[in-house]
Amino acid sequence: MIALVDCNSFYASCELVFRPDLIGRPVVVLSNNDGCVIAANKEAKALADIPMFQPVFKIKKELIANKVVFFSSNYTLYGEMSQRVVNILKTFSSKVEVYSIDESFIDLSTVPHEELETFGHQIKNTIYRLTGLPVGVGIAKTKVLSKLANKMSKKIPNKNHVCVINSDDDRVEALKWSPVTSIWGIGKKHSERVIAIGVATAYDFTQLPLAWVRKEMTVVGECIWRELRGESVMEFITEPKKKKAIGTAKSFGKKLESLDIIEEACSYYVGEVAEVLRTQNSCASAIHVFLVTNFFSMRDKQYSNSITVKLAMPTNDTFVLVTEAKKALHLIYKEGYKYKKVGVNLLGITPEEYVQGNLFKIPTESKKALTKVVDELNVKFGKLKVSSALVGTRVKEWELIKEERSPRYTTQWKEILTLKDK
DNA sequence: TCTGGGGTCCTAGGACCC
DNA sequence: TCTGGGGTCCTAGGACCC
Repeated sequence: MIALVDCNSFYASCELVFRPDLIGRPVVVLSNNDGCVIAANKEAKALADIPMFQPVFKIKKELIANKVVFFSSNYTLYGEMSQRVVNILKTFSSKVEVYSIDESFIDLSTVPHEELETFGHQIKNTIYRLTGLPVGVGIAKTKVLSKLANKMSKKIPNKNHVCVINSDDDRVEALKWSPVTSIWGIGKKHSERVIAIGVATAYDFTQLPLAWVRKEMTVVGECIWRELRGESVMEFITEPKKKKAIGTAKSFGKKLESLDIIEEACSYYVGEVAEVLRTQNSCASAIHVFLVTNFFSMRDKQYSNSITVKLAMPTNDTFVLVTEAKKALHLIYKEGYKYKKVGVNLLGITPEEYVQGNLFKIPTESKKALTKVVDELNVKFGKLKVSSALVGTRVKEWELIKEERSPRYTTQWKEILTLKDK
């Protein structure tokens, strides 16, 4: 059996752990640049119409009228709280698959069937006691079914946030309860197609001929079909796989026209992704750079372009990567547009130890020591405190807007929570 | 005025190899 | 008229996830 443990309204819940004074009030967390709503607690969800991913400006009046509390996103805090949850899960099972920042699968094959429900409650209660975060637990034979059980644990009130799909009767009942649109892995496009041929519930979906599913929805659809029928086919991944691409792309705080400022933002992002690359001991053999104007704007002229450049030799050296990214950016930049976003992607990622030289270049150790020191300084003193001068110093002109970011309570001594006597 | 960011997997088709 | 058979690698595009 497999459990899916998922934190409720994760980002909003993290904020509330440190602001108990806000409990009971509607709380939302905003995306980068405070652009969209990306998380809302149940009080905020209960207010009519706060759909996720709504641009804030469209619903600002409504939010203010309802005295909703806003937070800018604070990924440092969420990442660290997530780690705490994972550490607790590891005390319940030796096999834990971290699926996302707020969800993990855990293997429960050693727990007797009749104890699963109690075990689920223990997990839920322990996480709440040690972190203050509420979670839901779904337990079933396969990953797709445990996702479904998790959904039921939250939607069906008497489940009290723990739901076990134990017998085959349970399974059929669950399938008939679930609309096909909410099955994990079946998105908007595929839902529309199966609804068109008369499928309404997950149960209906499992009654489709496998050949049709395979043909119309590829092997991905076939896996879902099998898992819903109780056949476990998805791998349990306990070791995080090395990333095959590492990228970042963020909208600027304001629109930018001049190449040199965009260049600085681009270089800064390269610095970020290069650091991730080094932490997984890999090198990139190509770099992809793209540049776009604000495509929502009806007035501005639109332009976007991208370019992929192959490197002479795979590398994880920030200095080389920044230089190459800048050259690439120069090739796609055109004057006279108001740019909204620049992005970089590192591709062709290979393990550091396999990097080969070529006729003209051999891999060199010379800068490794420097890079190592720079990385260590940044761990100690904060993100990108030390970086290539190519990155520049005009960060303020392009950086993200985060007006309501909470303190980094758990990772910065200066921002630690303080308790006062009244 | 203001509209997120970071990923994965699959398939088809083209270019190329022997 | 008839035009091989077995591959790999890469890219673009589609669909999906949180």
